[in-house]
Amino acid sequence: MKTNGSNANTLRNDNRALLLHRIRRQPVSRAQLAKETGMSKSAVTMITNDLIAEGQLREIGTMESRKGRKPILLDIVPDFRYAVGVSLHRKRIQVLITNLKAELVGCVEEHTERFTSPEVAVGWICRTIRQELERRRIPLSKVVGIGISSPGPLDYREGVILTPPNFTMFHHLPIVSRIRDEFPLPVFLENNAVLLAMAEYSSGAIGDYRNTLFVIMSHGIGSCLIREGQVFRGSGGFAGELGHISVDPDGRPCPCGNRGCLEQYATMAALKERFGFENYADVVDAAYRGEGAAMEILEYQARYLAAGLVSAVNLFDLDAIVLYGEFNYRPELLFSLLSQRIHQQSLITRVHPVAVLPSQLGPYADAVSSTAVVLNQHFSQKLINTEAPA
Amino acid sequence: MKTNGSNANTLRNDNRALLLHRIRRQPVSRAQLAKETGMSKSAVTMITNDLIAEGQLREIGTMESRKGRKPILLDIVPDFRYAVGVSLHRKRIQVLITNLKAELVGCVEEHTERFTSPEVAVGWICRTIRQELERRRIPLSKVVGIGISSPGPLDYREGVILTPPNFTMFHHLPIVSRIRDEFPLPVFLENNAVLLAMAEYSSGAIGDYRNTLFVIMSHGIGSCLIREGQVFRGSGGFAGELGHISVDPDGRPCPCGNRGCLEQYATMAALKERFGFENYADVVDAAYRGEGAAMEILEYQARYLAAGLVSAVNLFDLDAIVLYGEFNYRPELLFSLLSQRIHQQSLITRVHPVAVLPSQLGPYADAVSSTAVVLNQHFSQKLINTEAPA
DNA sequence: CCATATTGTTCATATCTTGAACTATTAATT
DNA sequence: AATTAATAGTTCAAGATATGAACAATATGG
Repeated sequence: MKTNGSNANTLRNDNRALLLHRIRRQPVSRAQLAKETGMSKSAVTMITNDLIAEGQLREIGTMESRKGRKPILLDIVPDFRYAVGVSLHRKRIQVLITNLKAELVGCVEEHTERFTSPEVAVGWICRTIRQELERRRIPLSKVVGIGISSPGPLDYREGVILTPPNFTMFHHLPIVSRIRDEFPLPVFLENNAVLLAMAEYSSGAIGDYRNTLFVIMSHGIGSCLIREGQVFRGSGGFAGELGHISVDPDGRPCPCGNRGCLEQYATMAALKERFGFENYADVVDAAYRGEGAAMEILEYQARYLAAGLVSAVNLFDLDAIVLYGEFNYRPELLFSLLSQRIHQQSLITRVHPVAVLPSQLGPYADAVSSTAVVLNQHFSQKLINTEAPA
Repeated sequence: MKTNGSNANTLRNDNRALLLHRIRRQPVSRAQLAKETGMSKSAVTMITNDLIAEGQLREIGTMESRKGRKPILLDIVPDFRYAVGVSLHRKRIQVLITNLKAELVGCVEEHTERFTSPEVAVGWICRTIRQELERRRIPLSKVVGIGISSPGPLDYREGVILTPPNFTMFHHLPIVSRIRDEFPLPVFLENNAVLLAMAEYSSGAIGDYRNTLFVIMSHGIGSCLIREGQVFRGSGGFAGELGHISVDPDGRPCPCGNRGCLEQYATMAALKERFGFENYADVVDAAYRGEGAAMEILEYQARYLAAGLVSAVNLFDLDAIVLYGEFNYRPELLFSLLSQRIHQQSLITRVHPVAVLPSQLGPYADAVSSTAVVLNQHFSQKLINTEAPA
């Protein structure tokens, strides 16, 4: 809940942020901004002209119109500021720079195994950030923040990586404070599910759905709810543990303490162990050709996945589910099986549909998404840079 | 997401609403308000004095202080405005009036079966509202709105009751528009789970928890998530269908299309059918005396309930669960069984605790809560009454 | 009685948005 | 080619609001 009073300053900043936010989504004219926000034309003119003078915004030409003066489109200046991303994976660590449009400006990668301790890794990360910025002549004052993407669980408030499986080297590492010691910038730690969901929201399959569960399938099964453009975190940032929804109360025990958790059935590893195939793509191809054995595998997978997703649908009242991960090879068949089952097994589908969609994120999304929080923060920030233009 | 620009008016209204909201929670001095909201003392003085002049606020005496001038406590004027509530139940319909402090001013009740059609019922409701207001000399201009509480599912946006089981007479009744035709007031339709959760939040067990699931057990099992004081509705207002979380994929089929839904096991009716007891209180008493058969019933109940709740914990990352309904007779035993199971079976409890608590709502809560939305709306409304005092 | 601390008020000032009038630009019409 | 009408964008005085500093009002305690 909002607990702070407003005044002329916050008023101005709110309106600035509102306009920037809208322009960021898509270039738009001043008149249109006035219409959409309900602000007066004069206010829009004043604020946008300030932003242009500061170098944050620019005019990018006119649009067709049926009559009257042509509207002048306004757009973000992509290189007004930059964001740094650090992407921690079990196999590799990436350091990257993007501009304000989340376009990749530079990226350096190293194998995780090459680091003998977290200190060495953090040292390399900081050194690399500095080098890459210098190489591109980007002063620190032009960097809006550093985003760190890591497997969960983690404490995003304190900026500490907790105990992600197969990631022991980084357990309990207070990575945010370590990096903040080196850089006087906002530093954010987020788990990769949240970041990928944000990226999907900005540019992918989530679109205008209001209440979408973004599901990530890899070693485990994680998810992140995006509700009206906002991440739902839960009380400690651990919401969305879809992999530990029990789909069989008498099923095999899970390290989490429960029995029959979804992760024990529907991950790639679980499927391979149970059905003994090598290559998932071959299975899918066979299923498309109508081979019964392959079809059985997909149906098994769909049955368990649907069981978990129906719980999520019933609790979150979703209008869309986006799946990201290893199962996106010719996904239509699996997705239609899933969609059918979810439709049959949940009450809500009698009132409104629940779309089941594959992710539209590209192969580099997991790296680039590490800057998503930084950019979101920048564009919704109360106090956007009011220094003179560089 | 906020899409409207702000100006001097909205600024003022936001600040007014912020102060009223805070004062509503607990009487407080101007100085304290300034501290908590970050507003200047002058602004607080101006706004509160306006509110006092309008008759919304009053000074209710001073507080002790260690040194210096004693702070003057400000409080809502309870009878500045009133709210009307309509509480629809399967057995009875209640029409009631509360003041701004949600204190009952008057209540009239009728058996549902006495109404031969929805038209007759709506007619009686409207007539009764008018009568009760007249009797107490409350003009319509002093009524801030009408809240209608109904079993779900319903379309809260359109104000239509959909298809609640055992409630066929009211199916598809556009009750909000019917009542709005008679009264030029804001009319809200909400399901009773949401309203009870709001009531629990304002005055009960939820307190300072940030992410609490309020669970209602009666014919079915419903729930409502309260997140940072806000109701989580989902995309169509159907979030929280805890009763249709499957706790046994091969269990008995449920009318919802799924199998093994929690409702099939953990409601009072299901328990009675399975174990053949008459009086739940007797069972609980026996369990406290250590009788094995009774204990078995409680453990059965706890096992299934916990299975459903663990799913909710894993998806919502709850920090508390509040149970309301038929099982609140000597609840400590059941609750400790539940708490144990939830602790064992969910990952999140390794990071932070999840409290399991009985509701603190009194017996009249379900009636009075029907005005909760109206009052919440009134106190967070953008345009709070600026007419001259009556 | 005086020093000190805290609450609450007053008023000139600064900042912001607004709304009306105005300029700029374009397509359609005559 | 001139005119009309519509739309986009700008300017500026007016109006509303919160602020901050000075001040008034209480209260405690030595």
